[in-house]
Parts: sequence; C-alpha cells; structure tokens
Amino acid sequence: MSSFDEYDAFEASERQSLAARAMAARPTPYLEGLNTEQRAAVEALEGPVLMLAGAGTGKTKALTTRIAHLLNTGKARPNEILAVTFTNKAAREMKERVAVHLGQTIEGMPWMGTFHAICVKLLRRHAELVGLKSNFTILDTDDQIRLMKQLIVADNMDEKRWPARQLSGLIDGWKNRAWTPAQVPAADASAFNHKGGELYAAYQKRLVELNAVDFGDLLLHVVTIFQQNQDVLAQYQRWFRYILVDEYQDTNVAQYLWLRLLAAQHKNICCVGDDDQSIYGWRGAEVGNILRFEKDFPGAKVIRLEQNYRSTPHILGAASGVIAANTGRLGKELWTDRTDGEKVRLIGHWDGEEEARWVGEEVEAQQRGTRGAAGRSLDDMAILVRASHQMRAFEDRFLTIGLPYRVIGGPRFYERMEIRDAMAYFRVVVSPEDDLAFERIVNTPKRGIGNVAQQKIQTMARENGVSLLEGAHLLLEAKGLGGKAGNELRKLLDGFGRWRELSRGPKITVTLDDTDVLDDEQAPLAPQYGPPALSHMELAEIILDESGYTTHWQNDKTPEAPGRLENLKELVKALEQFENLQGFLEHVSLIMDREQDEAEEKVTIMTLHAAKGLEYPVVFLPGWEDGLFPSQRSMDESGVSGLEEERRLAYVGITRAEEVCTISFAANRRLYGQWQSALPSRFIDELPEEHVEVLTPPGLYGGGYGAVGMNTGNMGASPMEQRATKADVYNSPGWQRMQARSSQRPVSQPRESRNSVIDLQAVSSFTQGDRVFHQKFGYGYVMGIEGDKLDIEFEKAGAKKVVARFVSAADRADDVPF
DNA sequence: GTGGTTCATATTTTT
DNA sequence: TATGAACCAC
Repeated sequence: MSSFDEYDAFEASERQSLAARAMAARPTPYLEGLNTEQRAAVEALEGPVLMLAGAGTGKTKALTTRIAHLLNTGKARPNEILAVTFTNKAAREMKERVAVHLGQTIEGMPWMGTFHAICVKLLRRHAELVGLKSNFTILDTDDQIRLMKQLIVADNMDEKRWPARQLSGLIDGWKNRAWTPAQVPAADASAFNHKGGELYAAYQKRLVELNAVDFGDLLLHVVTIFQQNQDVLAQYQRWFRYILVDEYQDTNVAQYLWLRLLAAQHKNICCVGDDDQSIYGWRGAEVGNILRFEKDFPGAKVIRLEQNYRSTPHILGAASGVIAANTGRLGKELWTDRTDGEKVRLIGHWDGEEEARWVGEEVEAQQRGTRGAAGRSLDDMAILVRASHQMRAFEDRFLTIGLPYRVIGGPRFYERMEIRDAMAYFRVVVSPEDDLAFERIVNTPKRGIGNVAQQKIQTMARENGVSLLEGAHLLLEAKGLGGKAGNELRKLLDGFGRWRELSRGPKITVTLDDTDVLDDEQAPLAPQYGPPALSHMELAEIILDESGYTTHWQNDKTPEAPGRLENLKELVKALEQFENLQGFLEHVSLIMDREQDEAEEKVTIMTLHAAKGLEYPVVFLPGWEDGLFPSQRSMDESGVSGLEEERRLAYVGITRAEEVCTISFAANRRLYGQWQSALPSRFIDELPEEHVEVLTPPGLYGGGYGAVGMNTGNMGASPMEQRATKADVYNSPGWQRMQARSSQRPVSQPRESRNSVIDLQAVSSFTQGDRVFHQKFGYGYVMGIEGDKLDIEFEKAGAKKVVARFVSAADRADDVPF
C-alpha cells in the first residue's frame, strides 16, 4: 500500500520533466493521417471523454493512437493505463495496433484486456476479502447449471417446472446489475417460485465453499471489494491514471460501477462506443450508460466520429434511413466523401430455399466477376442472419452446389463436450478438491459408477467435510462400495494419484515473496515442487489414455467421433503454449475462442450479432420478414425497446457492407417443420427508396413482385397480392416445387400481433364447427364459445381453451396461399 | 446402471 | 423438423 504513496511522491516531479522531454524529443508520426475528430479524440488526454464512433469511422485507430500518444508523451507508463474490451480478440488487436503506432512492441501493458481477464487478476490479489482463496476456479456455464440443479433439487422443487437454466439466467441478470444476494429487491427475489433470492444466496455460499466463481462473480466480487475496502480501491484509483473503454454501449451496470469507481480519482476516462450499435440489451447491456455519460462525468468532452471509411454512400444512406426511426439516440449521421457504388439491392423470394439458392448463385456470380468487374474472393462475402437456424438453408444449398463456406459461432472449441471432459480430468489432477470436475468425469467414460455409487460418495464426503475425491477414498477404505463400481472407482482413484505424482516434480521449499506491485503479468503462485520429469503434454496424453477417455471415443461409432478425437489432439497441442496444466486451466477459462486459420477461401455465414465489428465487401442480409427480423419474441418480450434493438441490429447488418449489400426476404418459410408465411420486414419499409434497387426474382416476369414492402402501412392484403399476379407466382419455380410437395404445402397464416384487421375478423366470426388454425396447436374445430375464449378440439394437440384472437379461420382457401 | 423410448421445445452470446 | 432431456423397462 505504501508503495503507492512512495511511488506518487517519487514520480510527481520526475513525471513532469519526463513528459516535457518526451513531448519535445519524440516525434508523433502516428498523428498523421488522422482526421480532425480522430485527432481531437487522441489529443484530449485529460479529463473524461466520450468518443461516439459510428460504424467504420476509425474508432480502433483513434483508440490505439490515443494509447500510443499517452505512452509517447510520457503521461503514463504502460502499466498505468487501464484499457478494457469485451472480447479477447479486441484486446489482442488493440495490443498489436498500439505496438504498430509506436513502432515497437510494448513491454507489458498488463491492464489491457477484457473486463473479465482484468477482474480475474484483481480478484486473485484480493480474493480473501470476499472469502475466497486466490487459486479459486472459474466455473463454466455447464458447471454453473449443474450446481444450481443440485440446489433446486435439494430444495425439493420440481426441477422440471423450475429449470436450472432459468435460475441461471435470473442470477446472471442480478449479477449484471451488481446485486449481491442481500441487494436483490424483494420483488425480484420472489421470482422463481418465491425461491429466487434464497437460491441465489445458497448458490453463492456453495461457490465460496467450492472456492469457485462464475463469470458474473468476477465483476461482482471486484465491485464488492472496491465498495467495502476504501484502501484497496484507493490504490487502484491512483494507479490507473488513464482509463479507456471500448464498446461502452455494451457495458452492464456492474461494469459501469466498476469503471466509475476506478475513474473517480483521476477522471481520465475515455469511453468509446456507438449507441446505434447497442445490440446486447438482452444480456444486461445498458444503453443508458452511454446516454448518461455526460451526467456521470461533468465536463466531459464529447467527440463524434462520423466520417465513414468503409461503405458506399448508398449503403450508408440505407443504414441511416433505418436507424432514424429509433428514438432517444445521441444523434450521429455517417457520411463519406465517396461517390461510387451501387444501391442496396432488395429482392423477395417465394420461400427460404429459393432465397438460399439465389444467394448461392449470386455468390458464385460475384466470385466469377460481374459486368466486367473482377471476381471477388469468397473470403470477401458474408451472409448475416438473425437467428442461427436460418443458417441451415444456406448450408444445405452450399453443400449441394459445392460452395465452400464457414460458419462462425456455434459451440466454441472449449465448449465442446470432449474438451470439457478432458479439462475436467486435468482439473481434478491439478486441484483434487474440484468437486464439479470430479462429478463430471467420475462416470465418463461409463465405468459403472452410477447414481447409487455417486450418492454414496457424496454422502461420505459431506459427512466428513471433505472433497468428493477424498470422500471416494474414504468410501473405499470403509469398504462401502463393492463389486464392479468399487473396482472401477479404485482404478480411477489410483489413476488420479499417479497422475498427480507425475504432474509435479520433487517437493522443494520456497518462501513466497509477498509482492505488492501491480505491474506483474499475474500474481505468482508459490511453487512448492520442482519441475516434473514429464512434460505436461505427455502427462495430458497419459491421463486421457489411462482414464479410458481416448478409447471411449475410438470405440464410438457415431460420425462425430473422429472429429472429437481430432479436437482432443488439438487440445494437447494447445497446451504447448503454457508452462503447465495449471497455467493452462487458469487461462483457458477466459479464452473460449480458438479460431483456426484456414487456407481455403470460403463464404462466411454468421449471425448479425457475431458480425458486429466486422466488415465485408459483399454482404447478404436474408430473412428480412416481420416476426423473424424483427424477431417476434423480442417485440413480445421487450416491446418498443425490443423493436429498437432489432432495428439497431439491422443497422449493424447494413453497415457491415463495404461495396454490395443485398437484403432479401421470403414469403414462405419452414419453421419447426411447419410452413409459415410472413410479410416483408417493417425495416424494409424504412429503407429510403433512393438508396434501394429492387431486383426481380428468378422465375417471375413483370418485375413488381420484388418491390413489395416499399409502400408502408399496407394492412390486410398481402404485399404479394398488391404487386404480383397469381400467374406470376404459379409460374415461379418455387411454386412448382411446392406443388410437388403437396404434403407440406404452405398455409397462409395471419400473424397475431400486427394485423388488427385479421384479429377483428377472427374474434367476430367464429361459430361452432369452424375449422381454425392456431400457431402452436395447429388445426382444429371450434367446439364451443365462451366470450372471447374458444373451446377447440385440435387435431394434434387435443382439446384446448384458447383466446379467439390467437386463432385464425382455416377454411379450404387457407390451404393455398392467397 | 444402461439403453432405448417418448416428450417437450424451439433468438441473439461473450467471458 | 430435430434436438436434448427425462423416463421407463431391462
């Protein structure tokens, strides 16, 4: 603690001369090539700064140049700058680019990283202040849910009616708001069968017992420590002279509090963000944080970066037109001095498969080169969807035409079952008291240690107040488990004993020097053993082999098995970069991504969320249908703010495109095995006409069909009816295919919420015996009417009482579109 | 304790 | 449709 005061005193005078000298002596080549606003953002080093940086305006450039400038002018040493990002990727990129600006690699910027990585570092130093030991483990979502399930069962609750997933979501939400169990408002705590608050408290207690934290805890604990220990907070407040935050619009309350506490001393905080790109409200991000910045930090400079270096004017115009419909924006309009480029292209299709087929052909056309233009690389094209299930149509299509593609998202490397299993083995070897890991693999692969045996282990462990592994030892000693289970457990325990021996060399005695510096890479853990005779990679292989885990997948006949073995090999290879298993496990919990470098050119398919921050020359935005995008669920759950977040997602999507942006929609789509029809997205109505070119879909003549949706406010009649004749549709290849699949013919199905005309008809016109359709229950007949409720006998779902407006008439005409 | 069956369920996701 | 979890029969 005192080291800080000394440091301050020592530095105070020296710093000034240092800065003066640096300014005078060091050139600032990195300032060249910045525009006026970027330069202002870089040079406003003192005091709070809000950098409102629109898409493609050189935000990262400004941010990294600012850091370079801080260092170059001697305002701060590398270890006095706190620079936070959300993803490891962003942190990595930032480090690299700062180094480029300075023309040298920067020696240790230990406080540049994700919120979580920085919090781990802080928490390991001060763990004891929240009842943890500094070697706490970080649980993944899997562990978290298993733990909660145990608590729910222990509370005699029906785990089916009250799923652990839901509790986990609830508690995560509370942690995002920086609520400890004691701080959860009564109204919220009574959620989850009035047990939410209690279960949260029980969960936190259990975590401390396990010396474990979940992701939310990383921030929550650090905020708690700061709030309850003025002296600790004061250290860091003084230490971090300059704070920079990326993607500020994505911060949640806990992160906001964390930043506000740390910035309170020097107030040199620079937050960069774009309220128009706030798309993570559903996971706790508070747009309010960015909207409120000037109030939180009086005298803040607000700098807007609006000159866009990415996209053509038409693309920007289309994006601006859409986002303009949102309210409560900080206000910002992208512009460019470019004058080239084609309009945003809009095209409607008969169904999702036709849409996929068209996109496939378009990708191939772009690859070959169109209208004399040079062909493009597949790497330069991306298909951005709202929900991952939309990817399938494209994958299917691309597989059949042999178009190479890559899917971003889906289960990450470290989230895969086999990787988690393998890591659980490592965890037990490294920390024998890791009960959750032990539980995970005690019977994986199947070795006959089932529920009953596991219960016995649990009981033994609990009665003696020891870990499960220790409990298992006691159980065998007490001869409490015989037969196959006993034998197998014996073998497993012997294995763990052996592996643990192998994992460490001879015991040596070392005194832990209690350093209090803040600039080391990580808090050193005292080594108590010499170097082992075996490399940790060899050890990992031995563990996986001897435990029978490798064999398990070798014997597995499912098509995924070879891939899983491949992943296990990858895992062992990944160990190479770490000194030992422990080091690996400590880091890996925070690094879930592991992008493999691919040589082959591929089109990218991903969600709009995953695309934030990326850019592609050619972008396809399929599935712009009301209910899908904007998503019905968002609108149902969050009303107008949900719709506005969807709109921001549309904005993010369009602004990913550099040269060519193509929006499309389909009139019919198969969802959960049922055909659904939909109207073009309301966002399509919001595209300014002058920036859009309507393409004619294949198989249709007369054009107009693709123009649907350009007129706003069309109620009742399907846009298709307005613009396309039935003959157009019947002649389209999509329709003909549809005829062939008579069993799965699409049904026109009015949606519930948007079209009030249909709703009114529905309420007023049902009589007994009517054939009706319900979104969830399918077809049925009205058996009785009670006010606005109908008794319906559904063909599949049986008898239900349903509110009339959720049901539509299903006469024969409804079996055919229009 | 395992394996096959049925049943419900169905955004967006980083750390 | 298709996936995962829960349940029941061996």
